[in-house]
Amino acid sequence: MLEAASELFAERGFAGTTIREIAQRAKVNVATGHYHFGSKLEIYLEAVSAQFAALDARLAVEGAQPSPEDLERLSRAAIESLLERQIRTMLEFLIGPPPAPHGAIMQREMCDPSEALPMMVRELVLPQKRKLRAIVSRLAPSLGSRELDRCCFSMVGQVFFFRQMLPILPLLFDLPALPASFVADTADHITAFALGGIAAAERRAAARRRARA
Amino acid sequence: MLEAASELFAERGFAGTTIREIAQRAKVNVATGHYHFGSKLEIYLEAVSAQFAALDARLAVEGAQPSPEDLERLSRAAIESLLERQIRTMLEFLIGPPPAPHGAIMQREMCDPSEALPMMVRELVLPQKRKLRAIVSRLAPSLGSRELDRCCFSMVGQVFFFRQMLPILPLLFDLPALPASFVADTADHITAFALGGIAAAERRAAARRRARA
DNA sequence: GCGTGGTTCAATCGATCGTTTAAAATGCTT
DNA sequence: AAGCATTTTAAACGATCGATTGAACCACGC
Repeated sequence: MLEAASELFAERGFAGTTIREIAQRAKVNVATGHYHFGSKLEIYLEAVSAQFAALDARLAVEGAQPSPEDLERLSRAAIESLLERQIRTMLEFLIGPPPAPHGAIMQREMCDPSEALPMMVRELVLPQKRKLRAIVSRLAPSLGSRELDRCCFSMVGQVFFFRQMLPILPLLFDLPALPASFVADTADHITAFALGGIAAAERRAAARRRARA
Repeated sequence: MLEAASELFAERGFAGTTIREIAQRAKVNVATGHYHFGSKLEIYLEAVSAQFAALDARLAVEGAQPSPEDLERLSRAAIESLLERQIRTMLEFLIGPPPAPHGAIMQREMCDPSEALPMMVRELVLPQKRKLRAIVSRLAPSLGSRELDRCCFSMVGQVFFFRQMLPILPLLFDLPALPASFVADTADHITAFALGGIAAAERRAAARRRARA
């Protein structure tokens, strides 16, 4: 039932989904939801919570990252490929395959924040950001904390944007449909673009540091 | 009335807004909307259309851009400052000040595309993308059409992301509130980051071109 | 076999949704 | 001022919403 709820909430949003639709898809009675959860809002919160708990486990396995000490020992090329993997993981999380409700639900929470948003940020966004920060700080050691944040934002922003633009990407790229290699191509581009951006930020920070000295 | 409708649709979305709320805010009868427009969907489409028509005029004045020939003659520094102005314009359009319904409505259209989305893309996104492309192609002449598109995406994506993350930005940056200089700071960072990214893409494209020769 | 606690069901509740109706109000021409 | 078309209004329509009810159902210990 929570699965059916997740799909529908992702597809049509909270206000656009009725508990009757959920019950129909889950093949149960409309009253079952109220019996177990209490209200529509609680169904939503439970569905999202379950959805992201399952995801958390998956990401923990796939996204295993070297410890800070190991990170110190890695070559620049290794760090860069780590960055690419991280970006690709985020892209796959948001876009798929397989197509999952996470991306859409998160996008909707940005429009209409509910009680679920802080949980999603805490459990998912911040950990991923922390990983990204560790990588970026190795590539650009001169960056201050605020600048590191902004660089991470610039990368995650690109990833999210592709998710957000999914419905009109063919329209924008003037293509009939997205190619199968879309995620790989996009991860490749974002990584290259970001590496250039990070290098530029590093140069700027180093120059500022020299000017201050 | 269309103004009240725009605000509410931006605030609560199409499914979350009732025509009674609209009528109340506009201080008219609920039937007035149906008399003039026919249905709730038509009210929405008209409101969005009017909203973006007004914006179009504003952006046409503010975003005046040199012709392609003029662009050829400009120095690199001038091109770069043009890029920063373009990025700042997009940020202000989406985030404000003043806080306008455009950004939120567009974000919602990405979740639930309606008949209004193609219009918004055609009238607003594509023209802005064209401008950006002209600037980027001056900065990175070796880039192919697809790569140019991707670089534009990487920039617009960052801009949109800051809009999308608005409700949780303080949470992410660990700040009580956003500073007054937020838009300016962000435009500055995105421009610097993007210039680095564009330079990296240019180097990659040039290297590929040499390898092919 | 029978009662008991937990669960599901069809049926229904009042509220609210988008929409319609017909009368009242308004503006404009003559 | 009268006549007519346009606009606004209060009231109501059927449909559907989230939520509730009480009976039916099921598994289990005795």
